[in-house]
Amino acid sequence: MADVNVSAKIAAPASGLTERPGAAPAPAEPVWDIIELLFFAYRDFVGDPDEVLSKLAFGRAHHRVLHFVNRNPGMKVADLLEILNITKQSLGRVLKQLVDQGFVVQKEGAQDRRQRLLYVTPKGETLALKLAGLQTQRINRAFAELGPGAHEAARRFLTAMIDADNREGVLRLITRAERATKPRS
Amino acid sequence: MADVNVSAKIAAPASGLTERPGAAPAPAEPVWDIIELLFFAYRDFVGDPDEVLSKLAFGRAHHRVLHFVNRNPGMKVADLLEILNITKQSLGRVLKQLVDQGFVVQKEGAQDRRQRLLYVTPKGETLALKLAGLQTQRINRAFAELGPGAHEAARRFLTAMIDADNREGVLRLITRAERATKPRS
DNA sequence: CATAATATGTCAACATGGCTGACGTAAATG
DNA sequence: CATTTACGTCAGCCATGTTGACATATTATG
Repeated sequence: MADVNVSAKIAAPASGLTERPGAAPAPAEPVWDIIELLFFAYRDFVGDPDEVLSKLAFGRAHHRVLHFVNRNPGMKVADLLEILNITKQSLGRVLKQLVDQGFVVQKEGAQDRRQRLLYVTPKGETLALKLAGLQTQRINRAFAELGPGAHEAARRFLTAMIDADNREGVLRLITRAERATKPRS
Repeated sequence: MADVNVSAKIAAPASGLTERPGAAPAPAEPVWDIIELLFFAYRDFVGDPDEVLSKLAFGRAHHRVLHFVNRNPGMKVADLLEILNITKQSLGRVLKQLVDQGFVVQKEGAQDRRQRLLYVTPKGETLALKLAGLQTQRINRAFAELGPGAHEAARRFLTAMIDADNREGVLRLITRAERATKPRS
């Protein structure tokens, strides 16, 4: 189970079950361990923030919005919609709550005054960092257990799991946000 | 950003922001890349099955139930509730649909006839394997990109991300399922 | 300049999948 | 026999996603 050589099979579609020659071309054996570990790891990963958020009557939707606005100050509503891949109506609800409660502000675009550029307030940044801090604790605990190279290995694995189409865009987003958020330190 | 030595900071709670001595004890710098990569990787990872499921008027809830029943034939309803960590009312809805449409069957327990042990039908197994096959394609594509050792590295990382309390239970679950599902090949 | 396109907001209605609370029934257990 | 357990069900609420239609301000264009 551990060292199956699968690299030759990955082009095959998965549908059949047995290995009758002439039928469906041998699906790769499901990688059950990774499938299930991803489920449980992600569950716990988002579970930490959930507890904090529930005390504020916020949910994961608020977390996602707050996170990306914090990471990309001055982003357009349209950009956020594209990242989150939800409708503006869905975004509107949670965004309105975040604005009403003073976690996020919208400023008219300088060049294009139709735009409502999004920024976190100090209050919003504090919350965003608190939530990121919880997740960071978990991640760093894992890295500490695993020894050096774990961060790089995790980054490479997760990156390779992203749709090849989006991958560049996601990496650009992360890099751009790195630039936009870091200078405040 | 790449090689910050964080292992000395992980015990510190994250709340403050600056490094005033005497105040909150220096939160670890958020590991933004992993936080965001996990978000996007998981999104794509569950996105593949979602497309197939939507054609059957099923959602992720059905997927999770079908997955774990397929992996743990004969499991009790109570076990499934514990794994999914939802209420029996929530489970009831999706389970009923899966049963009504012939993907899952319930059999009276042999020793304890109160139990309704869960099994996938051949139809259910086919669907479960189709969905797992999609996710396996993505995983194996990633592993192929990353070279040897990627599977082991991913497993170790994901395992370390799970709550220490549950970790043993999860690993036992995966191992037990491995035993229960494999012998049919 | 008039018109079209764009960025955003909003109203209404609906679906999914969580939740709580209450209650029922059959079977096991003390 | 009384209680507990395993499970099912009814009723209703909430969060967060959806579609469709429409309004408003601003920019872009023929």
